[in-house]
Amino acid sequence: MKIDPNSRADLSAQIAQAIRDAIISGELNVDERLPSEAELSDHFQVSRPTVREALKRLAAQSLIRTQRGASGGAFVNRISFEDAYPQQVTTSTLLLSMNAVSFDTACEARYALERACAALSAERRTADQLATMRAEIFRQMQPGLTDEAFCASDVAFHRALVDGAGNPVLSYQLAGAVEAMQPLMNMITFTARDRERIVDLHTQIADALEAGEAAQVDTHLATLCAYTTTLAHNVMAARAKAKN
Amino acid sequence: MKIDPNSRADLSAQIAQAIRDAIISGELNVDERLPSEAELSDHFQVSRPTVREALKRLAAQSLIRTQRGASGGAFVNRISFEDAYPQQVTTSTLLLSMNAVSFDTACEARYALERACAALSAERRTADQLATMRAEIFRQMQPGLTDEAFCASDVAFHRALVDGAGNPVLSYQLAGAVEAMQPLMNMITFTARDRERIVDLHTQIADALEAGEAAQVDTHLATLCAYTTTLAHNVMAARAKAKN
DNA sequence: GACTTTTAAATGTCTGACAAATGAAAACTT
DNA sequence: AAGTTTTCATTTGTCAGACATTTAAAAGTC
Repeated sequence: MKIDPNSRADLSAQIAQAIRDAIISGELNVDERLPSEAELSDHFQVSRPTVREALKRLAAQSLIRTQRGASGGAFVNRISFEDAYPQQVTTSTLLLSMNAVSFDTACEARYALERACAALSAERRTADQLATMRAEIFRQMQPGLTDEAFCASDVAFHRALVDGAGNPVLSYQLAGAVEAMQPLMNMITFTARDRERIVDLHTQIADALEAGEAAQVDTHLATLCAYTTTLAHNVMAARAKAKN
Repeated sequence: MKIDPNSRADLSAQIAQAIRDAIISGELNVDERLPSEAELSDHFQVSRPTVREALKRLAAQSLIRTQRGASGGAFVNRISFEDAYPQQVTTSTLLLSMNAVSFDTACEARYALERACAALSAERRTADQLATMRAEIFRQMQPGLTDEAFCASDVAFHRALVDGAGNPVLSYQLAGAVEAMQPLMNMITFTARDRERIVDLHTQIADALEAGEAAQVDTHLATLCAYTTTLAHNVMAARAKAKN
């Protein structure tokens, strides 16, 4: 692990990168203890605060965890899908909100990815996941539900659909796309009629999943995608009109 | 922005979370300047090194950038897809390598996602993207190519296919899945015959994309997925045999 | 007015210190 | 001897203060 003395980048950034490289290359193994902060500052010839800034950078990415006390220190962390989920969601959400990604683009991506899971989910979804979907559909039928709660339930329904594919890699990748859409979806106000239509499509999707009819799941997802897009367009048009 | 004095978490982690929340909620806007480190340490009643550790955590996630000098400071960063790519790739790669995800699972996820792009790419791919694919196919036909270079070219080919969908959200999500597979793919040794078959399928995919035949693209991708899986199984079986 | 110099503000880095947690060894008790 | 308690060394967490470096704006100079 070495740093370039001629680089103009921050020392803490360089040190973080050096350790990161060591982890990625396998030079440092999972659960292996890093040298203590004092040893690292000695090795890199920098002060302890600088080393600590580097370690905090790595901790922010869940690459290491730290423990106090004797035999404590910084350890290479085994990144779990559970750890990575929230980071993925945060990043995806900010990407959408900060880059003025249109509703259509985000929606298209989300449903394209979801449809990629449809066939696998039709084949493998567990009874439990199906029950979750039915429960969310039931929740969505409650009249008193706020728009936000309706959206949250919608996300939960689709999460269950994605998890039905039984592939943690897919679930991870999809988590960002599905959950990051929620703030955009929250901009839509659903009429009773809209909800009825969505619940109806959700029911058809659940039915097709239960029957193992992949093609039907795909069709209904496509319909849902188109319907959601239309709803969004109507809302935008109404707002533009109200503005004038 | 407040922190909980009763929390047992690190102060720098709490402060980072408080600022992160402010960014996500929109309380702090893109390109807005955060208070100086001195002001933050005063506000949170902690020392400057502690504030700095918090800021480095946020910098590691590309949430802020810092600038030295007068009128410098920490600014809310507009996360671009370019910034987010490498982080996504790093995380995805480590997730696969640290969690003993099977080749089959990773491969299934990758091709399921890629097939989600197929229809869109058949419709929208630019001439430039098609040219990139043809160029990579040509590179893959060179006899002297190492297995690693072959894999790298394979990734470039598939990246062009995904980018062909013209949806930055899809490209971002796929970057992780496709590039993270590379270390796994590098474990495979390709015979001349294997390469011939893969190049053949790539050509058929490019042809179908050029013709706008989405269904054909999908079919060939499915074939490629199955073939890749078979190759991996053969390699594993051969290794298991050599071990005995 | 255009160029140069100075200055002030901000981050980057260092030194040294103390607090708090924690596991292990040492001391003590039964 | 076995178990319990105490002590202690190690390591991270936090703090205070200082100096270095960078940078833009202000002041000065021609």
